[in-house]
Amino acid sequence: MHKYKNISTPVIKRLPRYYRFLGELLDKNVTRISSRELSGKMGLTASQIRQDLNCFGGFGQQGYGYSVQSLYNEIGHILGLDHSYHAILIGAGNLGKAVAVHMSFEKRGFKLIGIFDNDPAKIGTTIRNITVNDLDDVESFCSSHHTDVAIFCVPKTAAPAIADRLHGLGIKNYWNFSHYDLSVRYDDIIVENVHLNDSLMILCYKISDANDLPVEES
Amino acid sequence: MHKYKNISTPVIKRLPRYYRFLGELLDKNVTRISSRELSGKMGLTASQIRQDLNCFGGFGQQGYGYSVQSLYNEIGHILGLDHSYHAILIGAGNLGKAVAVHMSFEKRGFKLIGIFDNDPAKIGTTIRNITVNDLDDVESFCSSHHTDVAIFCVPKTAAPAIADRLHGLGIKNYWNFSHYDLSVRYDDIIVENVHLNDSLMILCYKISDANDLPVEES
DNA sequence: TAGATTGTTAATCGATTAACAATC
DNA sequence: TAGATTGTTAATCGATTAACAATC
Repeated sequence: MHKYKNISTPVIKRLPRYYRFLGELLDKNVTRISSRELSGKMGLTASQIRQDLNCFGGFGQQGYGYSVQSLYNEIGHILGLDHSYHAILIGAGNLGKAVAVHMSFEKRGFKLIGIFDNDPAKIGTTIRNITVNDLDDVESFCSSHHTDVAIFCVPKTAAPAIADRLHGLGIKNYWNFSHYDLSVRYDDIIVENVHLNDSLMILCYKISDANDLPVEES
Repeated sequence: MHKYKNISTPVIKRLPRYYRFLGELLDKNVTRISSRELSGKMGLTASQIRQDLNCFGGFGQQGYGYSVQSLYNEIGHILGLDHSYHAILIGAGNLGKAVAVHMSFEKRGFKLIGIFDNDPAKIGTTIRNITVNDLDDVESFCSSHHTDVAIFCVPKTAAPAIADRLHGLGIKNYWNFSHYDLSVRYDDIIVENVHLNDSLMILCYKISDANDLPVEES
């Protein structure tokens, strides 16, 4: 059991942003901050910030505010960033490669230990000092390397079959970049989705809505 | 003014997913579906689906259900996918390149018309049949090409200065992949964020929380 | 002590779920 | 007509905001 009070989903979703802002304050050598100051910077109400931060224990000090450093540490701890989950990347296409190269896994609680693809042109190449392996070797790899997470960067059509294989290997945690809804197929897994198509459609909606420009009719 | 009733933020966020599922049904030549069937597939309650879909007018037919095709068309229309907003990509690093290559912009209401970077090694190369231009030419480019959106794929440190330039050019819509919070800097812009770091931290939290494994203490 | 700011309760607001009358 | 399923209202649930007492 966590030592924290119930942290609701909206609060969890805000935690990385708090973490980011607190990190920036630390970079500027700010040692303390009040909920009101932080609310100005982050665009939340001071009340909400106090509610949020109070979920995980009285870290503030009345009449003083919050210690930036201890709040930063605490949120990092709640997020589990001090873990080191072993991750494999499935799919070394443009997106998979970008993710592998771009992310600071170590700072976020992960370690990338393997990359797999079924394209002969990619197998054998090196990304981030990791050799791209044949996807057909994923079974033997996982039998000898403890694997917590799969970073799932495969085309939608290939997704179900590959997902079945990974699921069969006992991999229960997914960072899902595919357009396929893994959580619909399995109900015993943890999935964090990055659906870029969905995000782009939301942007399209926001622009269209702000412009008040229905395309047909009016 | 839209012809739709007030569509709340949670509903909007669900629209791309509805669109995706309806598209799949169309692929399977399913012509009609009831809220109950759809609820099974999508993992929402039938009640919520009826509430959601009713926001944009009575598209269902009592005793029958919903026409998959007209619902699909309607949601695409609400999302504004029948627009063609002109987008430029700022930053042709791994992530920017992956986004440029990977996305079907045309299907999502956008057209990619230019790519910019300040790295001499990248300028002059070609991505998706578009030549990467010097970022210093973005001002002249935008003066001769109407530009609606910037896809913002620059490192955090470079973000504020480049954002100021784009904002100065009158670009008010951003698909933001940088770790920088654009909406904090400007209050007259529309931003859709893809914060991969935040997403990875959320995954870390979900895994840690499910495993109930605080790292220190207990 | 006086001032500031949190922690926490109460009030408000909004979203989801349940229920059922309308109707195809 | 009878059966099915929506549209819509009411009830519930949860999250945000406001207020203020506790306390540093």
